Amino acid sequence: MLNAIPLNDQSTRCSTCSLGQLCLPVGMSAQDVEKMDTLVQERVRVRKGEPLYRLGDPLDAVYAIRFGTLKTHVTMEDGRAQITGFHLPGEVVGFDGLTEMRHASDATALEDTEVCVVRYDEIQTLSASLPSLQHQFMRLMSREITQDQMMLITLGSMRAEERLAGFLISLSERLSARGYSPSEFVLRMSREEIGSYLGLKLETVSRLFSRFAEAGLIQIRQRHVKLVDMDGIRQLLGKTAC
Amino acid sequence: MLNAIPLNDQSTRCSTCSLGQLCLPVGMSAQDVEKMDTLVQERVRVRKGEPLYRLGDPLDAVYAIRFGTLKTHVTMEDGRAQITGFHLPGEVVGFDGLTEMRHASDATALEDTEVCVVRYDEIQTLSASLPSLQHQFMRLMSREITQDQMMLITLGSMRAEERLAGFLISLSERLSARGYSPSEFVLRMSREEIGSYLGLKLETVSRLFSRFAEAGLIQIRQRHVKLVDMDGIRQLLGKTAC
DNA sequence: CGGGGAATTGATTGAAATCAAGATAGGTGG
DNA sequence: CCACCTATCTTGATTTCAATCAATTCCCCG
Repeated sequence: MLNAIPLNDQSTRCSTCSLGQLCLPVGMSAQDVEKMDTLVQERVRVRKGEPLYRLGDPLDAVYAIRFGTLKTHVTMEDGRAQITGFHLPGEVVGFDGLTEMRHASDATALEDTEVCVVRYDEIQTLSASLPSLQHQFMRLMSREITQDQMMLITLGSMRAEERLAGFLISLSERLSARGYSPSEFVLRMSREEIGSYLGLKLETVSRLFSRFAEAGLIQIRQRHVKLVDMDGIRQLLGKTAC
Repeated sequence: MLNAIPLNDQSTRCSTCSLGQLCLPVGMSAQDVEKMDTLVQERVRVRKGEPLYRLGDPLDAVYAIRFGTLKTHVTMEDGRAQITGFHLPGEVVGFDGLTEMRHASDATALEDTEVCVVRYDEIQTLSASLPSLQHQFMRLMSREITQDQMMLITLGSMRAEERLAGFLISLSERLSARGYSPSEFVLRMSREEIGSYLGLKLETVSRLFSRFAEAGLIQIRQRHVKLVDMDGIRQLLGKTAC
């Protein structure tokens, strides 16, 4: 199921990877990044719809996305599922579950995806001779915590309209940072998945998209989105409940 | 405002602290914990209602709670606030904000509270000679991520009744682990604060408490709670929307 | 003992969920 | 290559749960 790709000398390493400034090495010195080149020994391809890992799987690595999109999600006993994140190239997944050394969520590909396998024992070994890597790793975990907390605000105190506006803006900014158009992109996830992420039902998401389009804020045809009035969308986000 | 307490040889250290099995040292070997005894050089007292740190403050330490209760919270530009966590003795706060080395939230005492100051540079230094500390630190951050994600499920897909039942059960379990009664305790936070944490309005929280009491699940008088029918409360939590 | 924040309770509103058809389009096999 | 089939999405009608608005009541603290 998982398609492993062993790396050789010709393969792209962290020091030459175009995602460097978004990924693990962000903010590290060029020398330090070069020392990291042995860190990733393997890549893995995951086909659309297939899992990268599942809740309960032994955790021996975290994964940096090279291309594609992942969703991380948790399913409750009663079948209700919650999507906890959508992840783009350069983002690192798998930080949960270090407590028990077992993954605390599922990660599933939303399109064909390739990830760099960053083995946890390699990180620990290499950190001894490369202290900045340890700091780096903690920074990434800290960022994950901050992001989750921003999502708590979204789910805990925003109205449906604000949630979706925030989702579009966040996606736009992240795509833009990766060299894609900030105003025109394809959603890799269904209305239901967006709803799960935002704590809404798929009908509500669909209705809101229609409403946004009617208001001239966006154009939308299926999963193809064009953000027409970014300022207007941002205003929605800031709008208090009076 | 912050009351610093320098530590001397007589002071309690990690290796002799009664909270050891809940706090930073959890799961570490006795020898390793002894090596940690130099890690905490200082404690700080925070009076009820006062902040331990504020969003944007330079981050140079994380804090382990010795006694008392803290809330962590974020306030948006428009004034809306979201409480992201309530923290009991043995829990460590301040893991957000390592990205920018500035706190990404506020931490405020709900009652007079004392914390151990764990300086971040000390952690980095000590980790070099004590590799298990590094792993330990990451485990704690990972736990924070997992907890935040469980909270995302709560806010994203549970109904008000389930949220409050989950809150009571979680509090009961955590107090129990600290040697307090699992069935009878005093809430250190207001209805409004509970509501903020659970994404509900204070009136809803109050009504639900009354409803739970009427159903014979709990007894409640102001902030004094007694959990009468734990199984019943647990059933509420599991209950699907049919 | 008095004042005032905190909590309870009631009446009403409102936003999103639910229930229920259809419309669209993307993928597949003939 | 086209047509069908099924997922996905849209839209409408109705319900429901929690928010909001509005009084009291309860205590906790000074």
